[in-house]
Amino acid sequence: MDGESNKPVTSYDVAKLAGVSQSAVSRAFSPNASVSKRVRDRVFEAARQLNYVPNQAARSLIQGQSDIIGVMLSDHMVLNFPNLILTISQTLEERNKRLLLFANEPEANVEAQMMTALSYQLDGLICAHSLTERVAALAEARRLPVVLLNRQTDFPDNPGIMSVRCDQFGSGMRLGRHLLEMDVRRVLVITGPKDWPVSTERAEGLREVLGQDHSRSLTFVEGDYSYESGWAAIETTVRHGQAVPFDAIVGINDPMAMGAMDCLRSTFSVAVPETIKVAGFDDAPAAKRVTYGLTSMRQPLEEMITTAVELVSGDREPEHVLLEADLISRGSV
Amino acid sequence: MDGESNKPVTSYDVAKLAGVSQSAVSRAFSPNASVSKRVRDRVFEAARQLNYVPNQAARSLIQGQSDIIGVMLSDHMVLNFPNLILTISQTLEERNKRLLLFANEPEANVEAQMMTALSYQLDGLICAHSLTERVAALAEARRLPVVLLNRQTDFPDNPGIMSVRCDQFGSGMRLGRHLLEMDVRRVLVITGPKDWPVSTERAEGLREVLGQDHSRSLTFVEGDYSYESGWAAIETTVRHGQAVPFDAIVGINDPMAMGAMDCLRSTFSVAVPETIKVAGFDDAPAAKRVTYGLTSMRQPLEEMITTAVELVSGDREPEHVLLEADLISRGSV
DNA sequence: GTCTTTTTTGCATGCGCATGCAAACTGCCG
DNA sequence: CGGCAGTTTGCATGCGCATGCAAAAAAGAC
Repeated sequence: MDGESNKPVTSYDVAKLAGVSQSAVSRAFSPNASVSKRVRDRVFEAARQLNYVPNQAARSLIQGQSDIIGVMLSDHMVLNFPNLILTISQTLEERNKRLLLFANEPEANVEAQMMTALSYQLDGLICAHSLTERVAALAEARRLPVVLLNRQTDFPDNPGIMSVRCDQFGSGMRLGRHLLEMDVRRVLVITGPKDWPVSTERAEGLREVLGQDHSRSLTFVEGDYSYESGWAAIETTVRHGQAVPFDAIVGINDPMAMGAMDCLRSTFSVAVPETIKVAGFDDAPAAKRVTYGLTSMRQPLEEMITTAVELVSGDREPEHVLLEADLISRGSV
Repeated sequence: MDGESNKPVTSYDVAKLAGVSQSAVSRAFSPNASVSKRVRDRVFEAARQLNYVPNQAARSLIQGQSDIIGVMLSDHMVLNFPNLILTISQTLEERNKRLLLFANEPEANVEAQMMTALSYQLDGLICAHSLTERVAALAEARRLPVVLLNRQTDFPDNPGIMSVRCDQFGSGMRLGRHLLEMDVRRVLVITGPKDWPVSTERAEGLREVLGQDHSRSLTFVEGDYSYESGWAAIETTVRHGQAVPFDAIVGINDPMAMGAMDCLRSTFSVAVPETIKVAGFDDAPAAKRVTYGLTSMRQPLEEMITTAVELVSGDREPEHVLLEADLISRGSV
């Protein structure tokens, strides 16, 4: 169908076929370059015939940018926020950016991954981990815009390091107040491991509101963000055959809340929300199912991502953005 | 702390500081190059001082490869296979490859995305869409290894286009036989939209086994892969206040099966599995929860991914791999 | 010690494209 | 038809690094 040699097709090949110079080819493929329509058409036609695609490596080399945004997520986030990657991908796509994903075991080799990422001439980095000093220095030296997701930066003086966060503490307080209105007295909070600040801040917010009054009890038990660990939290905390000593359970994320809810209902035959109220965080897709109807604090994920992408693209003044969570009230409280 | 000028650090800068030639720097960073340990150490030390990171764009330009594997998924896959991306990411990481993700609205602009992907000098492409003729030609011309995931290729003569599939038809048959053993008589299958071959093939497998015998009835109703659509399938198919005219429900994926199960239990007060058996496909994480205990046909995802990565990396002879699904038998049947 | 073999090093070059600059061209007014 | 502003084009160059080649150095062989 077309001349399939074994050498890759370059702009020179296209130029020759179109009867123009290589520069013309380059300009035809550059959005804002000065080319006449006639030349552009001939170039495109020749390119089509030759199956020519511009070499992004050469482009990156010259321009020092790649149209690639690096995204570093923990596996926990990938698993528990199914929409996250999709939203990021779509938002970047709209801005004509590519998505280079790093989603491996976190914290351990974050620095190595960052170095790798940097070598690709990224236009920006969206990162759900905290930055080491070295990485921060690297990013600054290269003027690489970095947006932290739900992570506070340790480098407040570096304008290239921005952040988009949802106010987790406030979110915890908000949910706490909501529970107060329901006059709950004995609350169990199923937290996550301490290494994820989001979890800790939510718990602190709850404590701030629910832990002041000595007429109320507030208990914490640690889970691992999984449904199973929510279930297990109830099983290990409550003695079989006895009354459940709580009137409200909060999962620091929704899967744990659901696990707890299912365990209460099926193992302890407790009525939710009549006897015990249950709430969670993150408004997981399953939270709205009628079997759960889980009241949950929702982070404005889309807005967070949009903001992060705008920040990382330089379409918005560098800043630290703090957004508020929404209380999604369903039947479970 | 170190010399932060505003020009990017190149191998020449490192060479000067280390008192060697630029080639030496290049070789120090190339795994199999010939450098003495002494030089290598001095280069690394200088690189560390200068925060030097090799420019992958230049490297790609010269070598014609990038250590990047493109991955094209539909949003449906991203949402319904939470482990998929994680597994791909980890498997590629182990092989020191990067992951460039394309996860947008499918079929429409797949070709445009492919063209974009190609411009990045990808070392390979793992793709869950079908290929257009043009893209296949492009891939062949560039000797780009392509592995299709659960897609049959239309280009059997092109050795660069490989595939890893799970036998969906066989999977449907297997589940059908399992249901036969339970002597089910009236089966409802909740399918997905016809544009995803996986769904159709599963349904055909079920029909092959369950549709032969006129003493049995087999009904199909279309969902959209969501839990809600599984629920809705039951609500629209079964008249309220009447007996449910089925003794087995199959969701062509697990969320729909779960939606159906929940609807049966809570809306129609049907006992599952005592009165009606329910089964699904894909062994979603939630399938193992005690509240579901959903029997499901599991695709060997990890093996599929490993195979795909091996194929795309050229560590394995090009071929079309067909794997079998496993029956994960839980209480729901 | 000399001579050969092996390893290490530097030099020079080019990967494919974007871009500054000057030349060529276009259109427009007088 | 000359002249000038605006536009389009080609030429030449360099982005940062890998790599072939030859020179230099190191390691053996005797």
